[in-house]
Amino acid sequence: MTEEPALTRGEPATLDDVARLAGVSPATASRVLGKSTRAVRPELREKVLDAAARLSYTANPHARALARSASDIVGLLVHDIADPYFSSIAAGVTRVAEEQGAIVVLGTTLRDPEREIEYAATLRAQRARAIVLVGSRTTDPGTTSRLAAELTAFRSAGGRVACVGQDGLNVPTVRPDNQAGADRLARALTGLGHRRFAVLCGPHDLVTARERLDGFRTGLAASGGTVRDVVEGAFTRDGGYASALELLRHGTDATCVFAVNDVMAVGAMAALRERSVGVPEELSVAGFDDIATLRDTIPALTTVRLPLEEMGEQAARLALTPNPADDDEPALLPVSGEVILRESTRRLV
Amino acid sequence: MTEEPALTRGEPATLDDVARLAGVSPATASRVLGKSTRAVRPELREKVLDAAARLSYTANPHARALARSASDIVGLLVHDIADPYFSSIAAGVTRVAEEQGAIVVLGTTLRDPEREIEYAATLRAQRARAIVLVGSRTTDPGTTSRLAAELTAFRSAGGRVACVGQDGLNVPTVRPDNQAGADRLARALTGLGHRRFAVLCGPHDLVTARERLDGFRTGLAASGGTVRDVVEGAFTRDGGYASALELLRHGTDATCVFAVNDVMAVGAMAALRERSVGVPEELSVAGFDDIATLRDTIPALTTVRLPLEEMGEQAARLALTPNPADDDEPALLPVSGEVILRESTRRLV
DNA sequence: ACCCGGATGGGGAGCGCTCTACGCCCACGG
DNA sequence: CCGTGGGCGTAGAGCGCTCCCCATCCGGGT
Repeated sequence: MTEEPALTRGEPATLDDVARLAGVSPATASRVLGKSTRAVRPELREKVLDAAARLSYTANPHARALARSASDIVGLLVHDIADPYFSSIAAGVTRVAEEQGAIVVLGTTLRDPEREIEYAATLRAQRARAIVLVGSRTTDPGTTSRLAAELTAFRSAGGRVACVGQDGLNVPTVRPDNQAGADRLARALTGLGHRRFAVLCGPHDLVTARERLDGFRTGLAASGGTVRDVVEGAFTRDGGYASALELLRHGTDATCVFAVNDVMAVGAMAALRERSVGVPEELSVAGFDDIATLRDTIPALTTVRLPLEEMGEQAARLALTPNPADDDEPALLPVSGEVILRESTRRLV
Repeated sequence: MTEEPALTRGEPATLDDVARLAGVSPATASRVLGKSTRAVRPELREKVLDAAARLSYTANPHARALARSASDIVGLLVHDIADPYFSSIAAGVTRVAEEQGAIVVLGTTLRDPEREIEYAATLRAQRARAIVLVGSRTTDPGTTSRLAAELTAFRSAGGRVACVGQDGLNVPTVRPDNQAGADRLARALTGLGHRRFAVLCGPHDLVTARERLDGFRTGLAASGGTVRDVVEGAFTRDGGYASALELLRHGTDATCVFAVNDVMAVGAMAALRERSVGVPEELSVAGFDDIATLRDTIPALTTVRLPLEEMGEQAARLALTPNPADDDEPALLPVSGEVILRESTRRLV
């Protein structure tokens, strides 16, 4: 009895095994089991399906990828998976990817554009189906254009790309409206009576950081506020912490500090607490993003809410759903942020 | 001039292209570019390297995986990537994986053992190099044994597995000592003067949750404390929130509540705050894990610190570093938790 | 001078799957 | 009754890479 070799061989069954068991040619088996368009007579189809089940056949994805020169891999590139901002978006991306039968390859760039480019190249070599790029672009034209070139190569090989953050890469993008959000936040804060502000603005070469600062300034200009201090720093919790300390060291007459993202704001609040600066009594604090962990921060942080997980889902859909129009004019899904006033910003009398 | 077809063909260069350009056989090129042990004369080696560089050759990983029936993929299976516990561990795993030249495939199980098994099967089909399983096992013998069977199949096909959580899967494991940690926490809390406790214990079928409850009970027994209430609930922030509300609803004479993990504790504190129950004045709260976001929780949460990121790194190393001994007796890296008393637990007079 | 073995290069057979040809069979029209 | 075309099965050529096996070349031992 060598009819079912795969059952005893120990090794996983191959398509040939299935075909043999079903008494058809490998080609027919492939048509039934693979995503072919050609019809197979129901009777044979049954036989093949049955054989596959009996051998608990699973196609070898590498063989498939090689033969079709296309895989089910979708690359997810984030700066730092431990950052709640990215992990929420990642959750959205993985959900959709899994729904669509894609395999998520996670790449961590550690905020290094070079690594981002390398990953893109790796993903191209993998014949990945799509790449989802999460996180702010930088203003460095050199790396940006090299990344763009790499992505172009990837796309011309049939891959798809989506980005959550800024456009400028000429790919479909889920784009939070940082300017408008920060603008509205500024107006809301002046509405509370604040006039003098400090901004913890992150690194100067991060587009997101810049946009938020710009928008904030615009909003203030329109509503009678001014930025008294701007302190640069890392785009992280510790960056916010350090920036706040520096602000304190130099002294400021601001009544409210705006950190361009929530993790920074949270870090800043920690610094203020350490220095016994009451929030919001002595100094109000506002952030941006509304990361999930904010629910448990005290005082509750005023921020601009972005639907992070949903943004991840949308990006995944952009990347996974073919849309011919993208070749001419890449899709742009604007996401607007909602200002949420909470306890970290007080009303000035 | 057809000497460098790949440069103009648009398609990525193949090994044959490189070999042709270098004027050697594909076999030789493979030996230089792949991880072969066979020596190649320096002169030829140079030529090949040069040709590869000129064509910016990158090997097709699928072809490689097919030919060697082994890939560089390492699967990372977590319950929920947006949960800080998992995202910290994931950060550790990805760091090491990237160091070792592996590609991380992220799988989200949504706490469903079935999905975990499915993923393992997929990874086996992928000829993954390793699987890192993160998160508590359940006590369900059915799914556990099916998962174990799948993993055995995976390993006998040459794959490696590591787990962070409990053993019982018979694979190398990074094992936080939940019992001892909870035991010590219990003693520390009785040391503060507490005698009556409530425990938000998570789902009854989660091994981690059980171990912590057990350890806590043991510690109390040895130090004169008692558990007055136990409330089951989801192992999440919202589960903690709901559990705390239920505790309040039923009423309790406990002076301290222990939530078996930090996210639950944080949720519980939110519930208490909403119900105006002062922490720690009216009720003390303790958690377990010391997730990163705890730094910014107020009051600072008493907990048992686990070096999460490091645990991820260790697990990745267990999975990626060949260790023949594992076949007989899988490695077991115990991780002990350090009790950290913070402001959420007060000293009783 | 001859044989032997180590060091290296090349040939070519797969790895498991897809897909293009091509062939067979049958219904149908003229 | 033969020609014709559509439906459906099979043969077989790759996809790009690895690796077994054989051929070649040398230097040294006897």
